[in-house]
Amino acid sequence: MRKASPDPQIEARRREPVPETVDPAIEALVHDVIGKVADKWTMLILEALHDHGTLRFTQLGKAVGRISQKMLTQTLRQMEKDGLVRRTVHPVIPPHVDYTLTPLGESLGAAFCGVWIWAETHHAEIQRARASFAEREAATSRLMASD
Amino acid sequence: MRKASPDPQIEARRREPVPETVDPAIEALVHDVIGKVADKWTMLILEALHDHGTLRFTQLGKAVGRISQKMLTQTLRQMEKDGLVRRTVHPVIPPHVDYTLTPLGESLGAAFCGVWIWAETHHAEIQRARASFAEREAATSRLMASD
DNA sequence: ATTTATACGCACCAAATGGAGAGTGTAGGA
DNA sequence: TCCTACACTCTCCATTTGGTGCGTATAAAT
Repeated sequence: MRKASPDPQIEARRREPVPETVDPAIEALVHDVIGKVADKWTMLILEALHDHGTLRFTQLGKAVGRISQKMLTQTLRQMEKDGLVRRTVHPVIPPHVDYTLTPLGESLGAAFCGVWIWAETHHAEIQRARASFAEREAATSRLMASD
Repeated sequence: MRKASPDPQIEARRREPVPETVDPAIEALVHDVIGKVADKWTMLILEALHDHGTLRFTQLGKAVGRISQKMLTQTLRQMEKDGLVRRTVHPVIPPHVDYTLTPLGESLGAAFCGVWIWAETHHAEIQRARASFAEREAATSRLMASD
């Protein structure tokens, strides 16, 4: 059942190089930014602040869901470094700290909006895709077993 | 210089609960999807396939940049499970495997488009923000030292 | 006098992530 | 006859991530 004869179409694509479209320097920068930003906690905090406007530390933690204080602090610091959030300390006792998005963070939140909407729209499809993948996998292993 | 008297505005926000806006069940689902998808390699592979259409394994690796074979395989498998990519095996020797986005993956790529554009537009701002954060940090530590 | 509330910092530990390098199977070319 | 191409898989190892629990300062409430 093995097809070992070379398909001419495939053969044609054999030594075809990777088509380049954009400047590699820009690519590197964008990849770096994506690397920093494409993090679960960053995205979730971004969403929470985008939705609620201004939140305090513990409120933010509850809004995000199951995040540890450590990760919350860590991610917020990184986001502050990147200029995405503004941290306001009110020198009262007990301490009171407010977090809010900067215009830059706000614009990123807006850019991510499409992704939230996608997730809300398509999560059912993903679940179906997973089920059918599991199905195919099971079928394959049945084939292997009867080999 | 410490202001310990309670600010009435802050006091008012003291026991204010986190404002809830959406159904927590939907939230949980979306967070789950985001958790799966908000991964550096997933986003980069998604971008590469969105740009180039169909790519083979090694081409894809080069298009993404510095990714190890292990991560490439692993991430592709996950994306296949989630129904984002279609994997086509041509039974020839040497092996030939094509990867392409499914309609679902294509729609996610479109949703992420806004984020690529954001990254391209704002990476200079991020770098400036980082510099000014470092500046402020240095100023703070100078203050601490002269304390 | 004791507790509570807040926003952390720190130390320790487990688990996940990710990279490097070697191995695999086989047809066709040097 | 040996080498190369391709798309992996596997093992070993280092780094990173993330959680838990404890400590802290201090005013107000009990």
